[in-house]
Amino acid sequence: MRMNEMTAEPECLRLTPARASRCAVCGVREAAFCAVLSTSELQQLHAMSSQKLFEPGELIVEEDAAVRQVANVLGGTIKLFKLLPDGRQQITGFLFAGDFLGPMLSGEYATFAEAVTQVELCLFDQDRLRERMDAWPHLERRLFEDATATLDRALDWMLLLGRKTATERVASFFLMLTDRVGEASSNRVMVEVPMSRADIADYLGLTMETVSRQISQLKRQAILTSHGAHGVEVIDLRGLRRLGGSD
Amino acid sequence: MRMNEMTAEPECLRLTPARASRCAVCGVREAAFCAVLSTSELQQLHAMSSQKLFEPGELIVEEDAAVRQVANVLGGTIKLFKLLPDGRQQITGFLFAGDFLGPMLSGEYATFAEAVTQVELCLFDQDRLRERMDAWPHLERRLFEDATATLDRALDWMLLLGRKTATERVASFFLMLTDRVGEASSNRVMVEVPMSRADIADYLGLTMETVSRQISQLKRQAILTSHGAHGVEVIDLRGLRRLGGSD
DNA sequence: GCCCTTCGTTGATCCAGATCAGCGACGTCC
DNA sequence: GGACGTCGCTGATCTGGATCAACGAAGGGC
Repeated sequence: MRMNEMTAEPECLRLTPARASRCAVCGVREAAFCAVLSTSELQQLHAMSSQKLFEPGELIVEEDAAVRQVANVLGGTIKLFKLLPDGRQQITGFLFAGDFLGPMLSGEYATFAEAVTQVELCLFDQDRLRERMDAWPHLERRLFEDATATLDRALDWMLLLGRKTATERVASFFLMLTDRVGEASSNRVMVEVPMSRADIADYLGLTMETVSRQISQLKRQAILTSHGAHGVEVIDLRGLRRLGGSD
Repeated sequence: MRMNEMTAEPECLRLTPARASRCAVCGVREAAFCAVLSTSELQQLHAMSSQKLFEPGELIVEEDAAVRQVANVLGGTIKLFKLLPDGRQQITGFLFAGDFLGPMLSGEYATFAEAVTQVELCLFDQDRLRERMDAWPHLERRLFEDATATLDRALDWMLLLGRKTATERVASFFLMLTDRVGEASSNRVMVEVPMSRADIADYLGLTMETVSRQISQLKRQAILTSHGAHGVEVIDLRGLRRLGGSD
């Protein structure tokens, strides 16, 4: 380590969430691709990063806009979606803290990204990150793995969109949320549901009304209970798995 | 992945397509990832490859089997698909000559692959190809690009499965086939349709009957005509694009 | 040639989920 | 505190595509 830990930082005077971006104290350090980097690599990367905050509903990436930047999600929830000319929408995925936003190699990103909650990103210039990929094969390997995992999830979702019933879709949605939390052992899990019913519908290829009815039914079957506006507790995870059809 | 055992025929007696696998005369040489390799790299790669033929309907990859091999498709059509326990099927993609089969970095391949027509593969041991990726960054980059392109197509298909009408889906299917042929200029294109109506249905999230009715309608509207069992001529590409909704 | 199976087409009917509509629970802005 | 807007829930009705069913055409084996 060449850098002096005592280096003065004007930043330390701000209370902004951006403060958390200092890699050493970054909350997503171990979840993000940064996990594969050494301390000195991390310092180089940090030097070329910047942080930015987005408010709920704010557009982060516009379709077909040439993308110059990619990012790690430091916090918040992002929806990725595609549109048809008449406004029909399909959400292709959600990103949470630690996820990577941005296509590494296609110059274009034919998908919109919008902040669902308040979102903080750790941004990198795409070209400069690509240089780092050339220099650090383990970085490229990690991002490759990330893309493969994303593809796997997309293929699973194609099965859901093409062949599952409404009940199975909604159950699969909550299973996806519980998987993120971990705790595979317990039969009860608290999950946060930051997105609206309309967003869930656009993710599942259903309407808001159908989603609402299915959730009501899950509550009637004592599989879910709600805790406030955006909190849900799965109280019968096994039952939920049974309904989700599995795959 | 476990490649299926098959064919006892002594190879020397057939005018085997496998002969074409010698890289210098390989028909997919420029379409496959081999295009980024130098002559000497190609020779090394060829030394570790083997070719294999599959008959229509033969399973190439079984779900959750540990994958040991990856391959280039030398010829024929492959369907990739996922199944639900009760038999419902979703085709996640088709592979044609020049396409790459196999996930580079996930140990598992949670998808089935089946030969639609007779298929010839150029196989590589996964671990040995990974070594080559380490040695040749341009190879890894190429396969990364391939994965990114596959992901893009999967996301587009999610929009189709979640939000498009039956008419739009079938139109999009034929547009996908025409795109592969090229010839963007002409308003008429001949395309081969190697897969069955049932496979088209499982690709589009519809039933065979609905696909059949939609195709009949496209013929009535003078957008398509059929030439034999597996040949279709698009005679109004513009009209087809209009119906496909685009995105 | 003939039987038999598989595949695609078309018609009749059904139903899961969409659409249309109303209402209550919150939040927030004056 | 009142007016308004947004969001989610529920009921009534409608409909696109599924399901059920029949049939013709095209191989393929013998």
